Parts: sequence; C-alpha cells; structure tokens
Amino acid sequence: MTAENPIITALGRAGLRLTGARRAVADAVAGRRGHFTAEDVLAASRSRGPLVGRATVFRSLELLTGLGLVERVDLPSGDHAYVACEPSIHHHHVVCSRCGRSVEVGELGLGPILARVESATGFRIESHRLELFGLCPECRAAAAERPA
Amino acid sequence: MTAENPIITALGRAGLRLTGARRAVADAVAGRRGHFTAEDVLAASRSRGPLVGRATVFRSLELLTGLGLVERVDLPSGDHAYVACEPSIHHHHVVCSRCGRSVEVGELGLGPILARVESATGFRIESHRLELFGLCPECRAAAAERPA
DNA sequence: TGCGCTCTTGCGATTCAGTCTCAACTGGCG
DNA sequence: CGCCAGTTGAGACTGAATCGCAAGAGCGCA
Repeated sequence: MTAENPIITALGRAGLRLTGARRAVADAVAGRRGHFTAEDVLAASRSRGPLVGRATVFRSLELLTGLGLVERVDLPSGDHAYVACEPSIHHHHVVCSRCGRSVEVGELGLGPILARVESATGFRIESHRLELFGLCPECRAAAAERPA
Repeated sequence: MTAENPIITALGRAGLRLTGARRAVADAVAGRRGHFTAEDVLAASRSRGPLVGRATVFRSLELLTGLGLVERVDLPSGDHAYVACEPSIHHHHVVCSRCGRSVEVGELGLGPILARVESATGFRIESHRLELFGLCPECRAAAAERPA
C-alpha cells in the first residue's frame, strides 16, 4: 500500500509536495473500489499511520478533486461521497446501490441530447452531471439467491 | 397566495392534514420559479404568518419530496436545494447557474444510453439523476451586455 | 355543532459534517 | 546543510439538520 500509486505520481507531477498526509489519503483512496465518504478516508488514514487531521483530509480531497483524480458524487440518500477516477476525459459513474462499488463509463453520447435541451429551453448548457445507480453484477447475483 | 395551490390540493388528496404550517410551506414553494434551499423556505414561511419551526419545514419538504411535488437537487457548489415540479412523469431539471431559475425538461431519450451502459458494465440500472446547469436566456442576454 | 382522537407542530437541545485559525513542522531546492 | 514557503494537526467554531416531547390543532363522527 505504500508502493507507487498513480495518485501520488500525479501529485508529484502537479508540483505538489509528497507529504505523509497526502500519501495516507492517496492510499486510502486507492484502496477502495467504490465510493467513500470523507469520514471513511479519515478513519482509514488514521488507522494507518500517526494521525491525519480532519482538515487535512478535506484539503487533500479537495486537491485531488481539483486534479480530477477524485470526483464527488451525491448519493440518492443525500450523502456526499467521492469516487476515485481517471483524470483523463469526461465520464460518468455507475454506482452500485447495494455495495457501493463504482465503475466509470466514459462519455455516453449525451451531446445530441444536450443540444436538444438547449434548443427547447433556450438555456446554454455549461455543465451536467449524470449519475447512474443500480446493482452491480455481483450484487445482482446475490440478490437473486437471497433477496435483501 | 392563500388561493388554491396545486401542492395543497395534492396534500389533501394524499390524505394528509391541511395544516397552517403546510400551507405556508406550500405557498413558499409555489411562489418560486427556481430552486430554493430549506433555509429560503423557512424564511419565507416565517415572513408570512405566525411562525413555522425549522423542524417542520424539513418535515414538510420531506413530505413533498415523497409525493413527488418537490425534488432535491444538489448544486455544483455542493449545496442542497429543492425545486418544485410536476409529480407526473419522469423528468429532469435544467438549472440556471446564475439566477437559479429552473425548468423541467421531460424524458430525454436516455433509454438507449442506459441500455448501453447496462450491457457494457453488467449493472442493472435502477435510477439515474441527470442535472443540467447553464445560463437561462435572460441571464445569457444580461451577461452579453454586462459580463459578470 | 361539539368532542375527542391522532396527527402535527414548535421549541430547545443535540449532533455532526465541514471550515477556519494558527503555531509548529517539514519537504525539497539551493 | 540550512532556509523558506507550503503543509499540517488540534481544536474551536459554524451552521445545517435531526430528535424528543408536550402542547396544539385538524377532521371525522355522533
């Protein structure tokens, strides 16, 4: 877990200091398949080294969000969570509503739809957010055997 | 503003009591073109009658959300807001990032896209949330004359 | 029309996530 | 090796949202 981590590499490339706290946060983020809350990261970082302050976790998360390494999603429950992701291109996330796992799904051909909305409403669309929720294959299988 | 209000009608139809507090909240909601926060509703209801407790506003908003008369949107800023809407069919909202006005835009032909995502990821999509942000025609005009 | 049973309300206390401050620290360059 | 600015951590602080409970108010029924 202290091995090289793309998040850490990216931090260095952005000209930011590779501090212990950031490594801790980066590791905590990288070690998750699904979404996580700031609180999760806080707990994870704490359990791993000396101590990471609440404020620092939020700051680091904000930093990572700025770099596009992490994205914020709002769960249907209203909670705020984050997901790690590729900084590259525009994409969306599919979140499993049972286990929380999340998968990226690239651009979806929303362009034509946005154009349609623009002409219908007169708005100029600047940004959008699409979040998909459902059951991942595993949870689907599990649900079939033993319904929630 | 004490005239009949579709929200109030709907409350009655749902078998709920038409109390003063609910009327106040319903009026506050109906009197807005755009999104609003719980705090807005609280202030509006207060300025209109005796007094409405914070808790009651939240309870009413939750109630209206359950009835589909109001929907929650998460602004890009991370704030929680609500928009009034038709309970009828599935639809999305376009929110003006400058004045906050919001417009409904009906189903957008997301079906095929969702199907594509399902087959690509193996997930079974149960729900989705699409929020569009941009400038409404008026703000667009205003911005052209006197850039923010 | 009046009564009573519940549902609702309102207030205060409480929780809790997220932010801010500030002195101490440390990473990394020279 | 030493310095300086970028970072950190602890805790205080803020403000939104929730909870509990007793008082109050709809609405149905007689």
